[in-house]
Amino acid sequence: MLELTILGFLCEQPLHGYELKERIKGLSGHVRPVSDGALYPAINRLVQAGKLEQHTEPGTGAAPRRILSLTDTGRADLLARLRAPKDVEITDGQRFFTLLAFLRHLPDPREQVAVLRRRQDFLEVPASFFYRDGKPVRAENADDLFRQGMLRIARATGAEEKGWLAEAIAQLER
Amino acid sequence: MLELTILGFLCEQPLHGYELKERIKGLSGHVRPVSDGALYPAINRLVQAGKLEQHTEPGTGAAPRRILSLTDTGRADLLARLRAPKDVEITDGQRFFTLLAFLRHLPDPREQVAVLRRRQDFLEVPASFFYRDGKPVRAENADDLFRQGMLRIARATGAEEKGWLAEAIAQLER
DNA sequence: GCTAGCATGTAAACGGTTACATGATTAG
DNA sequence: CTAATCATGTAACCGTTTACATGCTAGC
Repeated sequence: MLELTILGFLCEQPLHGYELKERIKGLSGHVRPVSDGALYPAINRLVQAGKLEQHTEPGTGAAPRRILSLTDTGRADLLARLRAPKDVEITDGQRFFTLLAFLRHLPDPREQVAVLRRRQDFLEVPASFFYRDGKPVRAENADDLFRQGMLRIARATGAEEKGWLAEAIAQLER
Repeated sequence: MLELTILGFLCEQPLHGYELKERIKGLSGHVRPVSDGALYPAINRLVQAGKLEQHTEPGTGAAPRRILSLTDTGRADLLARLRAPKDVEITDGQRFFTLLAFLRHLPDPREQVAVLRRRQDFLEVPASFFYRDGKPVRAENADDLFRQGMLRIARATGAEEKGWLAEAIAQLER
């Protein structure tokens, strides 16, 4: 997922590691900034795999910057990942959001719609925490104040997301 | 986080591993079921640490069940984790929800309120994806349909959560 | 003089997934 | 007879976090 994020940002423009870190921080809204120990090894893996090219430029302050840009291989890889996300990338809200952030890079709107539909299908299964006897528990019936809150928030999120998905798909199909 | 979940469920009643797995699946709503390779080692770590006791009972089907129950040490550990969550457990929605699911086990409502307030404070910082020049980007101004959706959904979730937090705190203080 | 920001990296430890391994019972 | 469900576990791998390490520039 971090690799997808890197490819996604570099698809827009060449960036160096530090700037990439800033963008990632901005993307997830201070919730989970990426650590250097994850970022730099990920960049190196992508360079090794021929998905990124690099050239050095002097930095504003200290160390020289390693400017990274996407190769054709890298771009192809990004598009493949966006076109055919794994199930968990549809299922897991965090990961789906990462996908969404870069879905604009898919050239064909029909491919974009296909991804949105997969999420829509997933949301059809009445999302809920606490299944009892295989059926979702309603907020009113949850055991305590806190679980009621969880259900209430989850439901509001689900409703908004379903609404947006429907609108977005309609718009893309026009 | 998995360990907290195990302790949380066992605080309610003794369970065997398989049943625990079912509960965890129910909790996160089929989004991310826990794998055996994560669950059983986690259980063993907790047993080793003296936080769980076990005794064997015949299973309904195949292998005998290892019924697990919380020791005093285990319960103390659970309460400590709930009372003093790490920053990332407040910040990260997924983790905060796990916390919420078991917050009822904290005996003192004032301690529950303290946790909710920490989340409230975090949500004060206008949550948003895509900071440009240090300021959050508004949904209308987002670069594309998909990022507009992300912002719209994030905002709806934030609003609902803030609303609930305020109500819940008021209720607990009464 | 010191702190914050810029800029890059490595190594150990941790937690989790995936795949492998076994085997019994029940429903189709 | 076969698949799904029940029930437990191990080993290899993978990505991430945390901590460590370096060093320069700009502003207070």
